[in-house]
Amino acid sequence: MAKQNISLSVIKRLPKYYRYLESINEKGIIRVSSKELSEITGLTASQIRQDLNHFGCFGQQGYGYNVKELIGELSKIIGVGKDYKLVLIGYGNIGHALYQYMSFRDLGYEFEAVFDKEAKSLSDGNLDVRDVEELSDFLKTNKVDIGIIATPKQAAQDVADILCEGGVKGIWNFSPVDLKVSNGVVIESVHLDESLFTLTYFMNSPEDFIF
Amino acid sequence: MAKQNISLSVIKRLPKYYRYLESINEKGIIRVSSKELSEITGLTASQIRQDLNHFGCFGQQGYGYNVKELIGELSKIIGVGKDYKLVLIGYGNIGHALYQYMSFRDLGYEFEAVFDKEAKSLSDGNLDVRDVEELSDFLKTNKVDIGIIATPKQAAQDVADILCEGGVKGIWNFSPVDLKVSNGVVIESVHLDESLFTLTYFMNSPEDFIF
DNA sequence: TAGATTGTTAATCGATTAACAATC
DNA sequence: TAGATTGTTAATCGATTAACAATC
Repeated sequence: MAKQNISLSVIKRLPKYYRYLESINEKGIIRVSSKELSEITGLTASQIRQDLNHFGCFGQQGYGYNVKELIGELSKIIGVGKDYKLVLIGYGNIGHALYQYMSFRDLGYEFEAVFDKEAKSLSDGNLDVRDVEELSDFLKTNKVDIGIIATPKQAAQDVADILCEGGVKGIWNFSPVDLKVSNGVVIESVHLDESLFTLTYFMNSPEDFIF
Repeated sequence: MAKQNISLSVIKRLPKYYRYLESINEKGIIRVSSKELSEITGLTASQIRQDLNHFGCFGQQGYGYNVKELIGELSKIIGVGKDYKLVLIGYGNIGHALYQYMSFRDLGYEFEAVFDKEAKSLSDGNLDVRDVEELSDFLKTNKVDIGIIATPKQAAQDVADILCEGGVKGIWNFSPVDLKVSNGVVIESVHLDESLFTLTYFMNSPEDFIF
């Protein structure tokens, strides 16, 4: 029951389960079996049961899973619904989009401050963009959980170092580099370039479909 | 030598190889061994050689790989450097960021048109945003390779259907749904919500590191 | 030639799927 | 109770790693 050695493959599927369960719940459906989940997610029923059983026995023989209950368990496992304090570094196109993207705020993610190298020119009436030089000091006096890196790649590792030094627990990285971090800081990267290249690979290799 | 049954795991690593090789090349380095690549990528030398050998024999015993040559081969395999015609649907925060993001244009990706439900209010002097109602007709008279979906989730599947019908070869999806597509259209999704949830999972499970 | 490093086969490891007893 | 569906073990499948002969 105590979770240990849970593979990355399993963990990456948890948010997907969560998402599908939320949409099932919105439809007012009360219970769901692994077989039904299998049909809508495209994963096997066996895998779904295996995955969930890494974390506990959430179902009931002959019945399936209570949707609301399972959402609750997954929320706890993933850590959705907690309050997270964010800082955003890099207020260019992507940084801007992430800052505006309200879905995350509704979930409890809150921006404490925004930093950029060109702070002056980016600030306006609605937002005070700070100079990235101030980041280190800011982290000394403010508890921050997650740093979002949306800088050019040249700056990314330096920013990551400051964030780690400043005690963040996680880094959400949008720059196209693999960051090195210290003392248990968690990295999650969104590599848009790699995603696009994967798409073009398949577009150029029609005979190679695995699906 | 003929590529077949190449697993998704292998394919997902190709853009990473490409990225690292580009940065090696920028440093003026001429040759690289799988052992050296192993050290900078964190993958095993054995895996790197395995992966590359799915596509051909690009190395030389006792020497390693010629950096420029290998970049050339990977470009061909991935399909980087070709011209791709894009349409963007959804000109909100994320759509806006993607449209502005110049890196892709430099690589040969070119926006043919941008669509949104609120086309009128989004157009300005620099960009003519079209009403999404016109998408279907546009695709009839313009060859488009890739459709980028950056709409709210409620609209995503409908847009995907129109894109498939209109003959695009690939869809780059940023909405938080898994799209169903027909006749060999390739889907690549960037699920920001899942990425963020994966991050928070690990932040809440410090004892569970696999790395 | 000697040293280095590939390409490739074999061994290991891990993840997925199948099967079924337990039980609601 | 009978039917359904879980939790869990065992079997299969696939991916990664190790090893080494081939060869530059």
